[in-house]
Amino acid sequence: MAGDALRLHQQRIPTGDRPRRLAEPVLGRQSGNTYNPRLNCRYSVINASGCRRTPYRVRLEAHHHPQLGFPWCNTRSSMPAYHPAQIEPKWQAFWEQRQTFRTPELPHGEKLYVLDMFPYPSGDGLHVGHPEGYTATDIVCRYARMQGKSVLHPMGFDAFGLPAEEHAIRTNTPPRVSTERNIANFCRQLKMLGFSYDWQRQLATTDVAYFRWTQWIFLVLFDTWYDAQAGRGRPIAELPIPPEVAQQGLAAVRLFQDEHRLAYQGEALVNWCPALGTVLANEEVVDGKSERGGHLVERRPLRQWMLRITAYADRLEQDLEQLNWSDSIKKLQSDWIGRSTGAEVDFFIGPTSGFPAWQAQRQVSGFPRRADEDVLRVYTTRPDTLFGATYMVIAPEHPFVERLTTKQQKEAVQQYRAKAAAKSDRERTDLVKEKTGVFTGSYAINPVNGQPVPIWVADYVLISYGTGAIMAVPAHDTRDFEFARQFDLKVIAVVDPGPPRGEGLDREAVLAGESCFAELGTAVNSGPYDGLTTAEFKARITHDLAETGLGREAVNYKLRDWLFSRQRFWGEPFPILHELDEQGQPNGLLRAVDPQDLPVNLPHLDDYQPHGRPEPPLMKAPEAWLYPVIDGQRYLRETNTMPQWAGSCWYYLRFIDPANEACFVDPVKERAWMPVDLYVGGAEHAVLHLLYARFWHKVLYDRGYVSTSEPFRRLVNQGMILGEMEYTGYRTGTGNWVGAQHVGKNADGLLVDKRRGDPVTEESVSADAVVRSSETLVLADDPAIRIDSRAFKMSKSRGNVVNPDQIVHDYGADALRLYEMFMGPLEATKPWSMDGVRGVAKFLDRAWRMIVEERAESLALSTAVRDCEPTSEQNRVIHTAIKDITRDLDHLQFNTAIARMMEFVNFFTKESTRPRVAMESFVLLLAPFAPHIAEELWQSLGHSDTLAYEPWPVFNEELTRSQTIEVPVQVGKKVRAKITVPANATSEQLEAAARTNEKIAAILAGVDIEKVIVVPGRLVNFQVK
RNA sequence: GCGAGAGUGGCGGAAUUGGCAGACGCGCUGGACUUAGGAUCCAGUGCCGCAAGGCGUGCAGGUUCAAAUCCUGUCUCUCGCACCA
Repeated sequence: MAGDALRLHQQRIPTGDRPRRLAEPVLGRQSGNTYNPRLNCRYSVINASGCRRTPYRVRLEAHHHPQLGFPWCNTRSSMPAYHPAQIEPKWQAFWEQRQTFRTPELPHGEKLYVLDMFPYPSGDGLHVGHPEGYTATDIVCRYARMQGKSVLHPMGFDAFGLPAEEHAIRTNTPPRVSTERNIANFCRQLKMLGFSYDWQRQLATTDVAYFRWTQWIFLVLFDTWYDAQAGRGRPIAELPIPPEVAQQGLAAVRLFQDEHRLAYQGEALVNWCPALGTVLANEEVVDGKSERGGHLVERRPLRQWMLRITAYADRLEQDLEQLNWSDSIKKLQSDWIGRSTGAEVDFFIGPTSGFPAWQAQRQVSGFPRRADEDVLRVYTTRPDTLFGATYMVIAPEHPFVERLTTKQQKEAVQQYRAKAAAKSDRERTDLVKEKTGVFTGSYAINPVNGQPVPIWVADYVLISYGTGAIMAVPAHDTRDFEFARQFDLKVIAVVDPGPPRGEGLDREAVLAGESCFAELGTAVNSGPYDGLTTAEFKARITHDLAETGLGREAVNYKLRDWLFSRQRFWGEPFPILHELDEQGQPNGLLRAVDPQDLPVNLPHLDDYQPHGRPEPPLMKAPEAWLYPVIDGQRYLRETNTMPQWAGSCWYYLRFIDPANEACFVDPVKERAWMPVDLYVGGAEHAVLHLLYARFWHKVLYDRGYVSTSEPFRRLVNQGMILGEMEYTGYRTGTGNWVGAQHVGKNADGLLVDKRRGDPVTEESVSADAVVRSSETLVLADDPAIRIDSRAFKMSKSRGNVVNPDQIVHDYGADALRLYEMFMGPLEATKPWSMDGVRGVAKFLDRAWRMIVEERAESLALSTAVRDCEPTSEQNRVIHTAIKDITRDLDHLQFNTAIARMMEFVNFFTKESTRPRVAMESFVLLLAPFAPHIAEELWQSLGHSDTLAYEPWPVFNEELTRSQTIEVPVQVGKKVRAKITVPANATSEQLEAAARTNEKIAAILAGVDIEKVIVVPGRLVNFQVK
């Protein structure tokens, strides 16, 4: 079969037919010339003589050089070692036909579920970053299959999303059309890379049969409330209804239930993006601009669907512990959840004369669940600094602002509020250094000492965190300190830092209120609490506050409830109906679509153009869709759609049972395959997707639909692949080049020549122009100029994007896979290098020629490959290769595994006899990495079936050891000699051998030996006086 | 500012976790193959030095017979977060 393929490319040309040039190309060393004629199948090779030394002749056939732009040909070439373009499609077809990677419904024996983060099928096709993680998981899966495990390795597409929507708006065609086209392209590219997915399980979040179950899970969320006491989600029917609510009738009960569901509607200050015509989640807004497109975002109150993820905050944080994720990702999640403990404290804001009565009243009634009208409630993590609270600040959006503002201050406060509202988040955070605010004119009373404290409005306090109000302790909080400095407010120190421990801490200044100290210390100026340490004080005062009804222990999270609705037309519709009153207006009561009536399909729209109002585009849907009639009753459909995250929250479950029409996943299969054993993807999903998916999973777990509390047991983040290294120098306006050593940034952040102050610009330098001097890279024609080399993110605008199609065309999929794994550690950020690709392509050539007879007319085994016993040295190479590669695979260290294979090939190409068993072991070791060439070689070694399920080679520890080893001998710190000893030499033997070594003996003669350290198998060290 | 990670040849990166620093690959130098080289093969390649030898894992100390690895301090870079009370 392969022979046929090869023969196509072989034609005899008459002996003596001299090669000719068709053109006179001036081919110097073209840097950046990536063209590889060996894989261009438009020329052919013949076997001219059969003599190894005689070069092969190429039949001349002009082909257009894609970069040099003129016809050019090789006049002589070695025979192309192998043709990836022939082999790879052949084996891809083989696997597909035979369904080699079809996964059983249920695992036999040990199971392994390996998941890739499924891609968004963009119109640009696959990026080289995708195959990085996908190759890694593919290697793990192929390796696991050879170890006899049942492997679930699926692929799908996260296909709802804005680009398809934008395309629809541009072209006024349904987004499904472009989405399906993009999916087809992605599939083609993924298959071209030879990944061993079970394609039978392919899914897209946009499939009606898929989002039907996304909607179904939404209904589960809708049907669940969080029982804080039990610490789990329960059916809404089990929600206790307070009697006073029950008395008010059914509608009141339903509203009460709606308030407690995990999916609820709430008036939220949302991020409305006029340019995109939609509301965005906090996570999708970066610096006050939309993450996608960078459009300005404004804050508006709107009624939106929310998911009560905050109810699960504690569990989401605590369960991180049991996961095999990198510490940095865990920490990212943990910070995002942002749990903090402290206390809530009420400051009395009624008339001063009423304070004692209020205090006494509180003593009796205790701390109310909801803050009264006459108090300002604050949250603090440092209740121990309560005595130092010299003023209070409320957020500009705080509901009490108006009440607390006195007549005199009214105008100033109103102006300030208006200004704060107009400010984008970006502006608010940009000027972090400069605090702004305005006095309300009112005072509150500090509950611990009865002192009046002024209440200010300032935008450094956020309405969305804690209670939207703070007690300010300028002596012990840097932000409060800055604010107090700005407005000349009182500073009272209540924490003594103690004797100076490090530099930069002036205890006297702290105690005098001239410096801020935000760490732990000992209490002062705190009445009865003086002398307590911060920790003791915290515990004591929290207890005392609770006793006197003035405060209570409290926990707060940075995490907010998840804004779950979008005003888009390319997303999952909500399976929710609004009840209508007599006038045909929604009456505020909701009805869930009956699960049997799912899916709620997307309606056909005639017109995709946005109207710029924060009203969902699905309001333009046909009447029949918008106003369904059920049981004789007319309803309004919910016209918001779910965010793109929805579909990716549970796709790993659907892969287990993708065709099930009766339920979202069969419980038996779910128990058999879950959890995901290895999940690989980019770090950009460290918080959002991974947090959302865990949240949904926990709800499903609470409701008994899944068997594990966490979905992803092990998570690995692949590093980013940067573009090819670029060289830059600096040039002045007059065109002169300046050495990097003279360039710096001036006060305005501009690049200037530091000597003269002239502005300079960074310019790219062609790699040709760069040469190496002994110390630095320099510009070839001017050794005085240093060049910086740097790699950048791939981007269209920079023009450094590498296209996987091109690499596969030039070097083959195996080379691409191998290169991406060889670049460096999976998790590291690393730059692309075309030369590196050529390097691994060369390795594949060599591996091929190690086994296959390259000179033969048809494919045949190399004559060096024989059925014979390996020599002991060969055995050592074979068995250490197996040992090392196996270990590296277990640790996902693919780069070193490939290095070991290269060593194997380097060794065996020099051997004139290559035992067949060695070659077979090698091919099996290579198979997970470069499966196409491995299958082809396996076939040429005489096997008819795929190697995908061949047992993984085993090594014999005995055979990995060589008989003699070389051991360094040190005198002092220096290695002075190396001795060759039997591998099992004892300490005594080693020392003796070292002493008798000529060189060592000479050095040791006449010196006092203080101590001799011998590490058997490692070294001998003589310590001398 | 806070947090995390990383600094090793000309470059990407190795180093069994304290035991010969620089595996493997790229690049470069020289050679072979009766012209040519972007094929292939061979040799060399951390730096200085003709050599003997010396110096070398950002920098400065420390522990140890022995440090890229452990400790202290410090500098630089990358990535997150960024008024979260």
